This record gives sequence, C-alpha cells and structure tokens, in this order.
Amino acid sequence: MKQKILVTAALPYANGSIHLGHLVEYCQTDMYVRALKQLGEDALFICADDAHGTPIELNAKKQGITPESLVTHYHEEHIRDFARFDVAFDHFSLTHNDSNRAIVNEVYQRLIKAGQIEEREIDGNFCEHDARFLPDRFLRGTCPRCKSADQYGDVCEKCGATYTTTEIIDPKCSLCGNTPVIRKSSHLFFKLSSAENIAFLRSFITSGALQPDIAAFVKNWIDGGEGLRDWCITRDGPYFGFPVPGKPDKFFYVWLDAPLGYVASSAEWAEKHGLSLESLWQSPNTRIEHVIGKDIIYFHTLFWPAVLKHAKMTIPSRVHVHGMLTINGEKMSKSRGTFINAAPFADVVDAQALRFYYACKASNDASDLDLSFDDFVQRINSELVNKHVNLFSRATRFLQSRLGNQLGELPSTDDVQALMYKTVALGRQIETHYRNRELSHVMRLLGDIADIGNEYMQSHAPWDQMKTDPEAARLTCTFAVNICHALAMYLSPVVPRLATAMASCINADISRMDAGLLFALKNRPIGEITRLFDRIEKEVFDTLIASTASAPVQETELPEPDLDRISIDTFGQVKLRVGHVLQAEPVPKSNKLLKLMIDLGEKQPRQILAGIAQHYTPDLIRGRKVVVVANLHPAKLMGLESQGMVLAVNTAGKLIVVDPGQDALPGTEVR
RNA sequence: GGCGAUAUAGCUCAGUUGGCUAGAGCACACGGCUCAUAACCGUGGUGUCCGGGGUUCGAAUCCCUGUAUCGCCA
Repeated sequence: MKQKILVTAALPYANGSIHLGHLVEYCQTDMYVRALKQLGEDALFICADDAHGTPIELNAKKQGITPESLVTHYHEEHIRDFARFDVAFDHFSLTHNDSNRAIVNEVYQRLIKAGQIEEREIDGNFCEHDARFLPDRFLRGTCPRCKSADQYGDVCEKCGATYTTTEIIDPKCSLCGNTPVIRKSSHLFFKLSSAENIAFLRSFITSGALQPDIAAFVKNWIDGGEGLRDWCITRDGPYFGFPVPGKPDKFFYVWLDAPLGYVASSAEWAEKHGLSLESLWQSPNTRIEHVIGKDIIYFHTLFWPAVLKHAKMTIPSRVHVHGMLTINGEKMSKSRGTFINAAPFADVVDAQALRFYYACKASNDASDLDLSFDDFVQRINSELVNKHVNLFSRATRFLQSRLGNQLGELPSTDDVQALMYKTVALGRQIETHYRNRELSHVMRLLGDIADIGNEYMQSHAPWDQMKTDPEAARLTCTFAVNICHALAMYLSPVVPRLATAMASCINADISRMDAGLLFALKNRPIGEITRLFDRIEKEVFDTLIASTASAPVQETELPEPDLDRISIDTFGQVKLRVGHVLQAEPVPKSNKLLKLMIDLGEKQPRQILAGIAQHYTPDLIRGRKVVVVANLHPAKLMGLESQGMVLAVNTAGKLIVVDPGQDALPGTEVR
C-alpha cells in the first residue's frame, strides 16, 4: 500500500483577513502538494481556521456580535481568498466545531491516562471591573528589572526580562486601566519538563524532522537557560474555546485545540472519503508534514510532538519552517501601505503572478522572503511573460498563421536529440527539486528549458525556412511546441490556470508530471490560441498602496492601547523646544503646580505651569534646561495662563523633568 | 538582554563534502533577427566574495573576532 503524505499549513487566525504574508506559506505549500500529486504521490493538503482565544472573544464583543459569527465571517472570507490564489486544500475546516471538540476531549482523556496532566493552583491578576483574569497580553505595568513603564505582563520589550504576571510592578488592566487584584485559580498543566518528555524531545529534534538550523535553535530552548517549563493548557472564563469537561469555567487554551484542528480537519476529510481517522493519524503508513512560519516553532516542535506522543498519534516526520515576508525590504506596515491583504491584491494583479514570484524567491530554509515591487514587476514581465509565455506565443502563432495549425514530426537531427535529452534531464532535476521543496531551483531550471526553445527558434529561423522548405519550419515549431509542453507540465503546480490554458491550446496532457511523457506531440492539430498572460504595469502598486494606506482599518486589531502608531507627519506637528527656566515659584493654593517663566528663544519668556511641585522645589528647577511643547493651545490652570507644557517622565509615580543637557540652547527644536 | 540568521556584480540571488581563471537572471552597452505579447538571439565584468586574524598546499566556503542589517523571544 502506497504511503500517504498528509501535509498541513498553519491555521490562519479567524480574526482578520488573509494577507500577502500568509500567502507565502499557503502558496508554497499548495505548490508542493500539487507537485506531489502530479508526481503520483498520495498527498493530502489539510488546513483549518483557528477560531479560539481571547483576541477573538474581545473583538467580537467590541463589534457587538458573537464570536461564532465573527469566525464564521472570516472563515467564509478566507475560503474565498484562498480560492482566488488557487490554494487548493483537500479540506479546510474550522476549529470551533464538533469534530474538533471531540478530538480535543479524546486527547485530553488520553493525556490524563498517560499521567501527563497535573492540576496546580497559581496566582493570577483578576480585574474586578471586567470580572476576568488577565492573560499576559492584557496586563501592562512596570518591568521589575529595568523599571521601564508600560510593558506587557510577561516580558519587557526594553530589557527583555521575562517574569510572571504577578511580578510586574504597578499592574493595570489594559482593557479598563484599573489595578487588578491577585487571585488564586487552579489550572491544568501538561508535564512538558519531565525527564521523559525532555528525552523524547531531544530525540525528536535530531530525528531529521527539522532543518538543521532550526534543530539547533530548538535545542537552545531545551538545554539553555531556564529549560522547559510545564505547559498550562487551560484558561479561566470568559474565554472563547472548548470547556474542560468537569471543570466549571475552565477552557482549553487555544494552543491545545488549534493544532488538534489538523487532526479534526483530517477526520472530516476521512469521513467524506470513507476512511478511518486512524488510517491517517495512527498509521505508520502515513507521513505527517507540517509547514509553519518561524514565529510558531515553539508550539510545533515541543508541545505538539509531545502531546501527539502521549495521545498515541503519529509524530510528524517533518516540521518545515519558512521565513517571514518583508515588503521592499521591510516588515509589512500599515502606515506605509504595505500591509496588503489578499483580496485587494488579487483585484489588481493576477494572483498567479504572486505564486510565480514566491516560487522564484522561495528557499528551503527559514530565511525571510522579500517582495520588492520593482523586482516583482521585472520578474513577472521578463521571466514569466517574455520568456515562457512569449515562447508559447511565437511557436503556436507561427503554426497557426502559416502552417495550418498542424504539428509535424520532431526533427531527427543529432542536435535535437541532444536537446531532448537535455530537456528530459532538466525535467528530472525539477521533479527532484519539487519533492525537496526547492522551488527557486525549479524556477531556475524552468528558465533553462524555455531558453532551449527560444534559442532553437532563433537559430533555426522558421520564418526563413518557410521561404525554401515549409516542412522544415513545421519541424522547428513542432519541437518548440514540445518544449512548451514541458513548460506547462512543470509550471502547473505554480501557475495552475496558466499551465492548463497552455496545455489545452496544444492539446497536451499535464495531469502527470513525468519527463518520460515529453516529446509526444506530433502529427496532429493544435487548438485555438489565446492570449495567456499580460504584463504588469508598475503603477498598479502605487494605486494598491494608496488604497491600502487610506482604507479605514476594517477589523479591530489586538488591544494595544498604548501602541497606536502615528506617522512621522503627525509627530512633526508637535513642536518641541528647548527651554531655559528663568524663574520658578509656587502657585498659591496648589500643591502640584509651579509657575515657571521659560526662555524659548523668543522675544518674551513664556509663563508655563508645570505639575511638578511635589517633586521639584522652585530652587531645584530654576536655571535648568527643559523640553517644552511649544505649540499647545494656551490653557488656564488655577486662574493662571500656561503657554506650553514641560515634559517629564513618570517613573513609578516619581516625576523626572526631561533634561536636554545644560549645553542645549533655548529655542532649539527637539526632534 | 538572550538566541539565531544574513553580508557575493548597480539590483535580486546561486555557489553541493574547502579545489581550475567566483557564476546566473535583470539592468546597462553594442551587434543580429523580425515568427512572437517591442518579445527573441549573440557579445561585453577592474566583484577589497562585509573588516581583521587563524587553520590549510589551497578559503566565498572551516575556526576566532569585529562591524552592519534583519528576525524571534512561548
């Protein structure tokens, strides 16, 4: 019985639209699976939408809809978007359904049986205002190590310290801003750090399932620093997820049920095809391959194989990690308009062009892939259109316009024999590269095949042959058409619609990828010739970026209340100037305000009130250089006009006036 | 801060276990062709292979170190 290859792509989160970054993974994996199938492998492409977790729950709440209708909305949208990009899953499910619920409960029972689950009581931050425990992301506070303010509940972005949500100083709920209280709550832990599991994971990462550099990377997590911790697999309600049987108000953590979505989606496919789930996930005859981005290595190389092992399911043969997408060399950015969703892209550019481009640039390692607009336009126009499509066009149209649409024999000369041999050899290499996911190598060799056709046309010049020997011209074009057959065959996983159109024009079969089937087109008519692909105008990206940049943000992003990005222009509207404090005196009846006269390099010093009296005496501030917001509307405080604002840092309740240094000249702009 | 990756022609990148004079595409220049979606073919490279040190008969490749850029941090 033939081995089955079950390939998965990571589950997209049903809380937003598919964008070009997602598509790197789905397009590449789709090309890989299509190639496997055409090579005669029994391959399956399985995926699902990831429906659970706090961000979805909160986003739904914000929009006044149920989480179910939110994820259904995105699920339907994702299906439409994937179809436009020819991403052809064998099955695409949603993790919030009964089949996944059944799998999760079953695996939970198996983990308990295997002695891998332990209940422990832990401290958590509970917000009484919102009546909920606050996960890391919904807690902000001051880093206990470097004292940077306004950091996440688990890690400091300034100094990189990691800590627990109970260690952070001055915690605040990022939903309502109130101070949470510490409450105990009991949770279930998967015993990831046991000696047994660590030994297993060590063998897993060296089993060949991971690229070598990824294996080294993961090994650091196991052996380095703090080592592995046990993994908390539950969350307190309210939480959008599956309830834990027998544990009121506890839910399974999304990262437990999401990867099990691979299994549940497989189960749905199996049922549709009259097969058992066991034949897919509990059979040595099935090879499991995951394709993931490097952002989720942790879950797929540690938790996931360990969970599968104790659930007595098949350990992945391969966890293939790819890099992230950058655009014009930088991370995708909403303010630069390069955060491009799938649908608007497909509205202005044939989606196959993106597949072609990604194939050209795809490496087999985890290095990032850059989409440069200039490079994209150049590559599509010069390689796809000028080289491949144009070869097709020149060969077929010559036959059509001058030779009655009829193919002849293949030339029997030695040079043609050699070229056929070379083409078949290139085809064999391409087949190997497809199996190894070396798509950029595929594309390079494909270019070599097109060169053979173009060079042959050029050197044999059928337009000259026509003058003396029309049948010789027919042979020349017949050879070129057979080269086009090779192009269509090997392009078909990458640009399936284009390849199918090419094949049907020349009545060629490309359902199987096999170099042995080439050079079979002779002595028969070719079909109707159509224009296959148009060049891309560089300007489409200008309009795409303009529309993306100006479009209102449709869906709510994860709550990041203090991280709203502004443009450089917005920042430029704030005029910050160096000021010299000439006079300082207390404001009567105020214990917070000081009245300052500040020289901003203008004709008259300005009167500015600063709320720093509890931290600075007049003597302490007088004579110092400060930073002032110079273009604030004047305001009246305690009956006195303030013509600006002095900048100060609030560090754990203590104010420190921002100091530009005594050498700074009054009036100098601060940027 | 920790860990990792990358650095090769104007641009995008190949370069397998160290091994001839370091390659390809694009761009550019010149020449050819006119079937083709102004496409195609040919010719053209003075590249501190990021800097510095080391191992070696021999280093783009291996080791150390420095710099820059990028990524990840449950």
